[in-house]
Amino acid sequence: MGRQPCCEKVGLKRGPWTIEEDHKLMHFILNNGIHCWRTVPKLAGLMRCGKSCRLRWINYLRPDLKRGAFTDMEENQMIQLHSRLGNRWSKIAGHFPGRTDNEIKNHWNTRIKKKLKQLGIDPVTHKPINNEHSHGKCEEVDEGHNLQSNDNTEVDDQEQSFELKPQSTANPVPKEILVMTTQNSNEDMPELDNGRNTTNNIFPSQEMWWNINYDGFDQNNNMGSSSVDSSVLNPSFSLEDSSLNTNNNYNPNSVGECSSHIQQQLHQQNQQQENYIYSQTWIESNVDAFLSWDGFHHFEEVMFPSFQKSPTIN
DNA sequence: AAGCTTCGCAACCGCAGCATC
DNA sequence: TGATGCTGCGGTTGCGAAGCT
Repeated sequence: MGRQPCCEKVGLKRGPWTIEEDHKLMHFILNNGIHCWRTVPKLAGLMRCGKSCRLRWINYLRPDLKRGAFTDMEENQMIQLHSRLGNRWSKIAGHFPGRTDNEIKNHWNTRIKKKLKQLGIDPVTHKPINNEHSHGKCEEVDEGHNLQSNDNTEVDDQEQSFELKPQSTANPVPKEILVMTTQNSNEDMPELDNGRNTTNNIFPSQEMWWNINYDGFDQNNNMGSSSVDSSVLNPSFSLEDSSLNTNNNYNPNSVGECSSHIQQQLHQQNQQQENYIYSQTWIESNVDAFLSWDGFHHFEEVMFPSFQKSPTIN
């Protein structure tokens, strides 16, 4: 007798999530928290398995997700971490607040691998590729050395001697970048202070936004690398109607704003065009800095249905 | 413009680890 | 102490977008 499947697969929906499903899941989690993923879809009214809900939340809906391209600094740090940790993506992701293991894994496989190969570095062993044996055989090298350096389970906290040495020495990677610590990660959002004001400005109504307070975040909004998993995966939400914040100040303890109440605010359509223009401008200039819950994709569709798909603004 | 190929990413799958009974 | 259930992880797949011919 084998293991039972994680869920009753018959009749369950698969494939890409719809906006409605996202809203249902988000609304449910924000109101109820996460106790048991298996029960989440039933209680939330979703025809998905719990595993799928979990994945969707972690990789896409979590309010503290950081979106946007990886910076050079992040890439270098990723290479450094990979040389120490191997393909343990969740551990690597723990050093990048707001990034998911899936995102990092994808980025590694699609970008960094190629980048390293172009530099003549084996992305698995992090050592220079021996040209005699590797000409045009990078893939074979990959598979042949699969996880060769990754099976050391004791390397987590060890600083192995690793230095990125591109064959082309024109632009060697400064060592200070390679040994960058996770504390620097928040430097990727240097505009936070500025963003506070503009963040508030683009929101048609203060009361539509809820602040989400997580345990595990300190006042500077830093997530310790060791606390990422527990705080994110077992969030303790403190739902707080932000209208109670009588001023418009950004709450530094809130990790993100979500749009669970968006639909209740649709009557404010008289502000749509103005806000749309403002938000478009703001998003374009601040998207990397914003606590980028990707609901902005849907944000436009829900908030400004009559202006979807990049209206021409003269 | 149409067809083909490549790329990037979201989502799925199966397994391992851990907790509970 | 083994069976069972749930969660998390890493590998893989599928599909849409972008690029190329």
